[in-house]
Amino acid sequence: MPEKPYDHRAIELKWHALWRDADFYQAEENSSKPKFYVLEMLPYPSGTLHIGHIRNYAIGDALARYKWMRGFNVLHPMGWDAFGLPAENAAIANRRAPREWTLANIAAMKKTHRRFAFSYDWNREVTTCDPAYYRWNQWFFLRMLERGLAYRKKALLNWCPKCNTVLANEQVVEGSCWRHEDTPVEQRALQQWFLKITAYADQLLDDMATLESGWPERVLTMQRNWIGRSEGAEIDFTLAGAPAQPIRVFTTRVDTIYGATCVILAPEHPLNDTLLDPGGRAKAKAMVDARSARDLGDVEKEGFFSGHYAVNPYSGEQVPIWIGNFVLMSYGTGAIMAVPAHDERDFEFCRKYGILIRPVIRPADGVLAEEPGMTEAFLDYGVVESSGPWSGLPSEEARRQMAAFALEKGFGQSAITFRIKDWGISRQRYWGTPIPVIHCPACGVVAVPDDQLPVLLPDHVDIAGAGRSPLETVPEFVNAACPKCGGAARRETDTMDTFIDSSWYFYRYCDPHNDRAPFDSAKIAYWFEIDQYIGGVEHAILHLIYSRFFTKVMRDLGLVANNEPVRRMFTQGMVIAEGTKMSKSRGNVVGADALAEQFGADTARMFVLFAAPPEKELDWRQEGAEGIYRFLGRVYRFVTRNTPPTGNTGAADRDALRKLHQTLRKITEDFETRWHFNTCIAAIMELMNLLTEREAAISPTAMLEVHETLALMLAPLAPYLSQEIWEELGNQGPVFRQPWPAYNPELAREDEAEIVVQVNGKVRGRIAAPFGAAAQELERRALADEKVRAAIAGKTVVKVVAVPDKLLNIVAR
RNA sequence: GGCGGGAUGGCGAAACUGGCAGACGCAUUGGACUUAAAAUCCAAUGGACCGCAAGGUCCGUGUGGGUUCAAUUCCCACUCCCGCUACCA
Repeated sequence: MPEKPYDHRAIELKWHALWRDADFYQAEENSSKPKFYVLEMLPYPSGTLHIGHIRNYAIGDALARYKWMRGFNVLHPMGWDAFGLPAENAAIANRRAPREWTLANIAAMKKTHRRFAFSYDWNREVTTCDPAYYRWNQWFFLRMLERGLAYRKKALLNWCPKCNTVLANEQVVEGSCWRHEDTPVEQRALQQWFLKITAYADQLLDDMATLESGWPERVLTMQRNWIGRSEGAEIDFTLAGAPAQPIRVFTTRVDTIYGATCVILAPEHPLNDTLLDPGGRAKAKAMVDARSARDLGDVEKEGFFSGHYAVNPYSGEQVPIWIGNFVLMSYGTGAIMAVPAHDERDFEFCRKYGILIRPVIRPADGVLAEEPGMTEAFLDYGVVESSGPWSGLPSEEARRQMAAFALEKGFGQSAITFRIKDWGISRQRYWGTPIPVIHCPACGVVAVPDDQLPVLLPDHVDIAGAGRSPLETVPEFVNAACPKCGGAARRETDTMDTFIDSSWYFYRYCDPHNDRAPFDSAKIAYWFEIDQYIGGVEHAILHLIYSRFFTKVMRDLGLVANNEPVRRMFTQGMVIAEGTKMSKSRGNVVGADALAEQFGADTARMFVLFAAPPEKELDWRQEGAEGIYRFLGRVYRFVTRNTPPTGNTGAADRDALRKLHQTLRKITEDFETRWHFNTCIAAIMELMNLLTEREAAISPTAMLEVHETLALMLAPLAPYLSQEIWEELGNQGPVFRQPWPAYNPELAREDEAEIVVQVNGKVRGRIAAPFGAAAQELERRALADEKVRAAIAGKTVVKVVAVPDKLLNIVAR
């Protein structure tokens, strides 16, 4: 039989048509198999898939197909993160309704998806802008509202004066609007809704211990830093001359409080209104404005004296109250005690303004610093000095005792502060989930009753409106009857942050068509936790923390039994194109459709797996993909030609089967552990190189095993090609539903070990020896080698190091 | 500034537990096939040096030191690159 040319287009078209309506990838309900839930992050429907998506999905798909072949009941779903600002921008630019635009994009991307034949259970597809989905966002919101986990307060928002709208934090880049890089965002105070993620801060932090084995260390570190737990004490200084007026500060170093030489308030501290004269208030406001314009980088520390003094509750000392631009209102209490001798920032500030610096901590084995003369703050723990009754105590002990003293005397207590803040979820935008509350002049804020959900997002809304929520312009949406008193009331016109959508979508996949509840808890109990989640590291904090928070709330609502959503997390590396970062503005985005067109889906997905290990950055190069294309062609032609063997087949069969089973062993082990598909593919290439070399001598029986095993082990990596050759070999049915071939350790074993012989650490020869040969035997054989003898000629053998079955090092002087 | 990751041929990379550095692929060069090209196949390919050749010697994993019979791998110091974060009291 002559070989056939590899026509990837014909092969992919053929199977694409045959597979179109097949449900190969449906997860089974009530299965007796062990389950495996593998998930890739759902994409935003921008309209096109690019190579970054392909990488994400190729990794997940390889794993899903492998797990299927290993006999697991696999849940591998896909959906669309379909709400969000780009749809509104596109609507303004193209005069096309966001819903229409979004649904058209989804249709286009789904076509690309099908083309790549990723093994999703499309019956479970979730689209977050579908009312059948977002009604449950509203339902969860109401449950949180009932429990006090959702609340409303006035807060500062990022405002772009050019867009005339509010921006989410993530849309502020280096202090400016992401669409107007020259336009600093302003802060505006607006009423907004918050979710009380801080109520779970401790759990989110502590439960990370259970994730340590399955999550990348750096993601956990980023989350720890983001949560930012800090143990210290809150202490009330009082305003001198007004003992009833406390100024509460947070500090992690109460032990240094005798060294506090001033108190510094944030410029937006509420006390400033009463404390400062009009000139001071103007200065404070200028500081706030300057900060919001340029929130990043090292800003020069500025401050001024308020004209008032505060009383240190431990020493009774009066210290000046300053206003300082580096004190953050959003952290701690918005006020600090400055201990310049023992804090870098305070040191810098006090030196600049000539404020007293008083050391009170000495190194455990040293002496107290002398002032004047200090050039930097002493930050370490040590022994407390010049601190009244606490003098002589170690810092740790003083911290404990002094906090207890504050509690006893009623001017403070130990306190824990978190960096993480409550999650502001209000967006003054159209394309999102309506927040299901009604504002009634008589009853106040009233929840929309469950049986009136979903609160539908109206179509045909003018979204170009200036500076307020577009929904405000829709009277039939805004005007509503109060559910409590029936009187005329106004519906909430803000919509929810889209991170709400993605915080629980993976639960919906388990029961996507449920119209009575977000899901059936029994189904969650079967499928959860997610066995493997795969996505970009850029979601390490926001999405992954929000998801963990939602899971904990759902657990407390009794909806799920699991404590965490994701057992194992994998963060893939970025994709860059021809050495530079891909971006629309550079015009170098590698589109998935173009890839499929030019090389075929198999080549594209296999190349992204081959070019780098999945956790590392990947550089897309055209020529590299051509190499994979050539390789797949070699495989195809090798399988489709069948040349009758000539000569003695015994040795060739042994060689071929040995390499085959060694390759299989390597791939199996990699799938189970580290997923270095790049070396797996390299191993298959090596196998092919050996096979084509020995081809003419391999017997038909061995060749059949080789061919079939090749088809099976390529099935997770190149599904079209493996299916095609599986059929060429006379087999029926989907190749990826075949059991994964077990490697035979007997066949994989080498006949004898090759021992590298070194003299003084340099390779001088190699010898063959039976496995497990004794060191003396190896030495005897090595010394029979001429080159080895030459290398030690005239020297004395001092020592011989033997590594069994691997290496022998003769040390000679 | 803090935290994390990284640096290996012309390029992407491999070497998993301290044991043959550069597997595999790309690119390049030469050859075969072809009227020709494409495709395909074969061969060479870290550097310097010795040799007519077969072959051989030395150097080489960002830099400098250390531990070891043996270091890309472990330890110390440093340089550069990339991410995230940013006055968190």
